[in-house]
Amino acid sequence: MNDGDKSATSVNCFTCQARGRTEWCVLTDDELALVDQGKVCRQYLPGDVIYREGDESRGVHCIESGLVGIRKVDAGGNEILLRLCHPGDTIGYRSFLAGDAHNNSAEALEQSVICSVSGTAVRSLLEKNPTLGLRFLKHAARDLDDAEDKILQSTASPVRARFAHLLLVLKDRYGVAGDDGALVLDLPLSRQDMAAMIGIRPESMSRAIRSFEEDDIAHFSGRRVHVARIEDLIGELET
Amino acid sequence: MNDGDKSATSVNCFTCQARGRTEWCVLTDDELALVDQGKVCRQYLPGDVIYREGDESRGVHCIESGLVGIRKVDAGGNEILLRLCHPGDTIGYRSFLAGDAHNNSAEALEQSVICSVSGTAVRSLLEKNPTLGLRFLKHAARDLDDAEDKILQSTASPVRARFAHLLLVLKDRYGVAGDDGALVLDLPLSRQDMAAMIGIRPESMSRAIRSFEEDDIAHFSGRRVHVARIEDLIGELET
DNA sequence: CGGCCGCCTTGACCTCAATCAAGTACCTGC
DNA sequence: GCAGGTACTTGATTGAGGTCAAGGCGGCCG
Repeated sequence: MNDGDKSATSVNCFTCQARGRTEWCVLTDDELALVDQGKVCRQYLPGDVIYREGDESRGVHCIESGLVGIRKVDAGGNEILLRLCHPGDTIGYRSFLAGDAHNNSAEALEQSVICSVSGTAVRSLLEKNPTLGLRFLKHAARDLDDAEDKILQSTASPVRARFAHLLLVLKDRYGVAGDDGALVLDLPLSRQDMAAMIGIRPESMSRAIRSFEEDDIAHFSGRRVHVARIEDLIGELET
Repeated sequence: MNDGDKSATSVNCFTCQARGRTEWCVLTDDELALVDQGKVCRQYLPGDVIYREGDESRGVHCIESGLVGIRKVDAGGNEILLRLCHPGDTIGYRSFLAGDAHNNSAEALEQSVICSVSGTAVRSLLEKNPTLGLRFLKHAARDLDDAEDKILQSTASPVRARFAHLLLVLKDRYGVAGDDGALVLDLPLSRQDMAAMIGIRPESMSRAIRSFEEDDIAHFSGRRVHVARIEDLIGELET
């Protein structure tokens, strides 16, 4: 069953646990069967690359489980982590639609199972079922929105504000609400990757953490974060 | 004919000069008639606002002529110019699709004629003609691409590099190629707006210009720019 | 066990762009 | 013409964050 360790694993679209959260959920059973046939699933370990900047697009990838980071590097070797993608998200659709090479890289941040759907299957589905295109369109609109927020943030806000914002975003998915407005976060990211998410150096991330500790805004031990008063975090967003 | 100066002007979709460049060109005549009926056209003067951050989305807007800037401000009153939109571009589609309020503002930068297509018309067209959705999807994918480039740039590159990049982007639309690699640009933007495009203060833009002058990379007089060797500009992109 | 290698932290220093404060050029209306 | 406003420039100063260099801590493997 798991003979070839990092090789193809067999996942069924019909029983996929992420199915309800994907764009694909608008498909009929017949159409879903088309996806099921046109896909290859693989398990990736942390650090494994799903696709790399410059690769030709050969379809789209659907995350069944795990966590994926979208990275991008500039000419000067500077790297940032554009966004995190979770089970149910479809990645690589931009280059697929534009019909050109990937302009960013996707890397597994946790052990992940990812299904790659062939370009021909996607193309014929888009023709068959217009609703699918609309779902992708909405998704793209949301991504665009996030991206534009990030542009504004990265030019206008100081590090503390960006870091506070990052923690508040991560809260929605990784936060466990304690009583009386307290909050516990189990981060899925290394310090380095958090730094890359807000476009700063690891050293600056260290200092940001210390400065939050000193001001008693949040307390960090490993990847666990305790926030006594969320309002304090929100207060940091200004400026 | 032009009695109400800034009021409705009558523009016909079938004879619209920007038609060939729009997403709408995939429509049949019948469908285009639907757009034609469901739209209101207006002339805007420089500085006029087409829609404002926070406004409810009531459809999409198609630029027939002129130049439009998409602006966004953050909590601290900081403002940036996200992108420029030209004749044929459709704006405001993000909030329309997401079904929520505008999260950025659109402002005419030159005298412009803009047609506003009602939400109901767009919705029924998207249902009727799936290709239209795909066209918008591609457009969104391209915008997303640009936005992600900008994120990387704004965190990783110094001002000179960002400014050089801006000039190179503007070249494609506003540049007149001279002989032997020389280049003349007639910018459509004030210094302030150029500063806002790369997320810096006007003072810094002034200094960036001066520094390019001193290094003999480009010469500025008013909104006209002379670049003797484009390679020099490209050389500035590194780091 | 000891050595190596990432990841993280810390300190000292420096640089680039924001900020503050004037001053100039140009346009419009009185 | 002059007054006022806006866009732009310039200089002096400051500070946030990058860079460089060093050291701590934990995991893994020989």
